[in-house]
Amino acid sequence: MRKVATKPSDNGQGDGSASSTPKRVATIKKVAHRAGVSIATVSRTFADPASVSDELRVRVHEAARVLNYRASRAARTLRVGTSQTVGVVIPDLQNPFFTGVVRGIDLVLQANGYTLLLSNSDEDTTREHNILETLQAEGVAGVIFVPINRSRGTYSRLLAPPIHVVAVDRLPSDLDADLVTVDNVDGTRTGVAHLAALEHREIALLNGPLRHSTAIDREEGYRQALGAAGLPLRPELIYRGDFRERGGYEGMKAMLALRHRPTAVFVANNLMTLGALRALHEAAVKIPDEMALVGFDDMPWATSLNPPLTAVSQPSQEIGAAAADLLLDRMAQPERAVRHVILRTQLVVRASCGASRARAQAIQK
Amino acid sequence: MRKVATKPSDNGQGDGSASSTPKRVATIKKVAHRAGVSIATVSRTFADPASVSDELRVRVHEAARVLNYRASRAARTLRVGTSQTVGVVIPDLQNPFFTGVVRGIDLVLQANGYTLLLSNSDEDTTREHNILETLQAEGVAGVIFVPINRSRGTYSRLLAPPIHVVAVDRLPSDLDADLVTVDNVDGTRTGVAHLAALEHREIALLNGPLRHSTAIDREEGYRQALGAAGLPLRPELIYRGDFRERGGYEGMKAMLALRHRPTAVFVANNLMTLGALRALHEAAVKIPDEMALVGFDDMPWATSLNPPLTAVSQPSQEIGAAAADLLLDRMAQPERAVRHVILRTQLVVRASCGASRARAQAIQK
DNA sequence: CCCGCTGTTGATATCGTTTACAACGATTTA
DNA sequence: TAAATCGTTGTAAACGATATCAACAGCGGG
Repeated sequence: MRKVATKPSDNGQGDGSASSTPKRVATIKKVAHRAGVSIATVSRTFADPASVSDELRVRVHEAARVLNYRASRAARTLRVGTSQTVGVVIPDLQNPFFTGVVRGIDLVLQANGYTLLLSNSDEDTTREHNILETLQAEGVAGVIFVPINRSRGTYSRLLAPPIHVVAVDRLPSDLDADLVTVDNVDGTRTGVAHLAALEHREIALLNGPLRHSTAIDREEGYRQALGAAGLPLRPELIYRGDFRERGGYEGMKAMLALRHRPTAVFVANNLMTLGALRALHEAAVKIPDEMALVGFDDMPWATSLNPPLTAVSQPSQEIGAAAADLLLDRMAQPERAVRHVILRTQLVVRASCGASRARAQAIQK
Repeated sequence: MRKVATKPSDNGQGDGSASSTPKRVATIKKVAHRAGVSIATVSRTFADPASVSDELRVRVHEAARVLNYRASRAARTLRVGTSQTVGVVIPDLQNPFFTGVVRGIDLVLQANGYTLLLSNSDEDTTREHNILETLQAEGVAGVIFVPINRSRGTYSRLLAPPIHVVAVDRLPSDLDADLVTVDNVDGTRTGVAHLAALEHREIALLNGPLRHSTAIDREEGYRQALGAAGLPLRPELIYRGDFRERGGYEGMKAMLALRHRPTAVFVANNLMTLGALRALHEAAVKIPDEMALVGFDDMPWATSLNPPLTAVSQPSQEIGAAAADLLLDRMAQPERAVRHVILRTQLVVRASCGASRARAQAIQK
C-alpha cells in the first residue's frame, strides 16, 4: 500500500557544522548590539520610523537585514495583550462556498497584517467547542465563524471580550454579533419564480435542516414564490434532509418515487445539488425536459455540467471580505452598534432550468 | 487587559477601577492567588500533575474552573521557544485536492494538540515568500507546504532549523525535506493504458507546466503507457497549459481544432478536467463516443457529471495524514534521515472513458 | 546527632517585545 | 540668563508562562 523510500542522508551539502549549529533566530537584542544602539531604538525603528534619526534608522535596517531579523510574534502578543491573528471556523473545508468565504477573508486580513488561524468544525458541536477554546488560549484578536448552533451558552462564554466576533452565513443562536449573510429569502424566491415563469406548476424544494437560519429563509422564499405565482403548496414536494450530498440524493429519489412527480426542483445547497444530479443520472431522467433544476450556490463546476447548471449565485468571496471588513471595523471601534450586512444573490441562468428550450419553443410559436 | 480606549496610564493595577466588568482573561497569577498557592504550583498542576499533592491539585483545578482559566499560548511559546502551531501552505484553497490534504493534516495534528496556521499562496511566489516569513515570525514548530518552486534560495533561508518541514505533492527545488507524493508516473500510465486497452490509438495529454515535478512525472507516465501499447508519440497531442480550468479549456479546444483529432484525452489535473469538459459541451461533442475522457484526481462532483467521470484517484486525505505523521516524527527525531512517502493512486472506472460502451460491444460480438 | 534521602512547595530568573519615563544636548521662549 | 520646549536616545518595568534552584519537613541509617 504505502511505499517508503529512504534517501541516504546526504550531508554533503555545505559544511557539516551547519547542521549541528543550533542557529538561533535573531532577536532584537542582537540587532541592537550589531547596530550599536539600544533595543528600544530597534523597536521604534519598526513601530514608528519617524521617531528615530535617519542615521540610526539605516544602521538598524542594515543590521536587521544581515541578521535576517523578524520580530517574535509571541513576545509581541504577550506584551501588547492582543495578537495579530484571527481565528476562522467553518463547518466544511471541502465545500467551495466556505473556502470562497475564507479566500475573501484571507485577502482582506492578510493585506492588513493579520494571520489566519483556520479550523474545520465539521458541523460537530464538540469540535467547535474545542476550537473556540483553542482560539481563546491562542489569544486571537478576533473570530470569524459559521456557527453550528447546537449547544446553548458556549458562544457567549468563549467569545467574550476582548475577542471580537463576526458571524457568517448563519445567525448565531446565542450571541449578538456582527453578521454577514446573503438575502436567502430573496435568492430562493427569484430562483423558484424563474421556474414558475417557465410554466412549471409542480416545483419541489430540496432543503436542509430547519435548525439553520438559512434553511428557514430559503423555505420562506420558496413559499413566497409559490404564492406569488398562484401555485398551491404541496407539502410532499418539500424535502428536508441534511445539507450534504446525501441529502440531495435521498431527496431527489423521494421526488422521483412520487406518484405525481414534480416537473422542476429547486435545490437549496450546492452539495445537495450534486446528490440530486447523481440521482437523476442514475434514473436516466433527462434534464431539463423531464426534470428542470435550479440550485442554490454557483460553483466552479456548474458550467462544466451537462447541461450547465442554473444557479442562485452567492458572492462567497465578497461575503468573506465583508466579514473581514466588519471585524477590522469592530476592532477599531469596539463600542459600535452591531451590524448585519446582507448581500444580494444573483440568478445565473444556464441550461438546467430549461430556459433555452422554453425560449426556443416561444420562438417557434 | 486594558484593551479599551482608556488611554491614560492606568498602570495595570487591575482591581483598582471597580466600575467595569472583570473582562480580564484569567492569568496563572490569579489562579494561584485564588487557590492560595504559588504560580509554580499552578504551572506544575497542568504540566506534571503527579508532582503536586492531591489536596493542592483539586484546589488549583477548582480555581481554574471558576476563573475560566486557559494558559496563554503566547507566554508559553515565548518561554519554551517553540509553539504548538504548524503552518500549512497550499497553492489553491478552492481546489478540493488541496483542501482534502489539509483535512488529513488537520485530523492528525489536532489530535496531537497542534493548531493549524493555514495560508493560501495562490501559486504566487511573492505571497509564498511573505507567508513563510510570517510563519517564521509566528514561531511555528513546523511547516507543511506545497512548494511553488519559482525563486531559488528562499526555502533554505526561511525554512531553516528549528523549523521542521514536510513538502507535499511537489518536490521542493531547493530543500532536502521530507516529502509525500503520489506515484504520478504509475497513476498516469494506468489511466492512459486503460484508454489504450479500449482500442483508442490517438490519445492526447492535457498537461500542466513542466516546472512542476508532477507535470514531468505525468508526462513520463503517458510516454510509458504509449510505448507499452506500441502507439506512436505524436507531439501535437501533448498540450501544456497551466493547471487551472483555463488550461484544460484551451487545451481541449486545441485538440478539437486538430485536423486529425484524437479519440481520447487524458487530463492531468482536476481543474483542467473542468475546463476540458466545458470545451466539449460547448462544441457539443459526445462523451465518450466522440471523445473519451480520463482525468487525474477524483473529485466529489465526478459521479454527478453526465457521464460520470473516470478518474485516477489520489487519496488526498491520506496524503495529508501521512505528511502530518512525517512532521510529528521529525519533530521527535530531528536527526532522522529524510524520507519520501509515495502513495498509490487508484483508477476509478466510470463512464466517461467509454468502458461500459466497449464492454457492451464486446458482448454483442 | 548528623547525614542524606524523598517529596512537595515557593521564590525567582528568563524568554523577546513594547512603552512609560528619564536623560540629555540643542534650541527657543520668557 | 534661566526656564521651558523639543527631538532623540537609553533604562527598565512589565506581559504570563516555565524551569531551575533552594527550602523545608519527615524519615531512616550510620
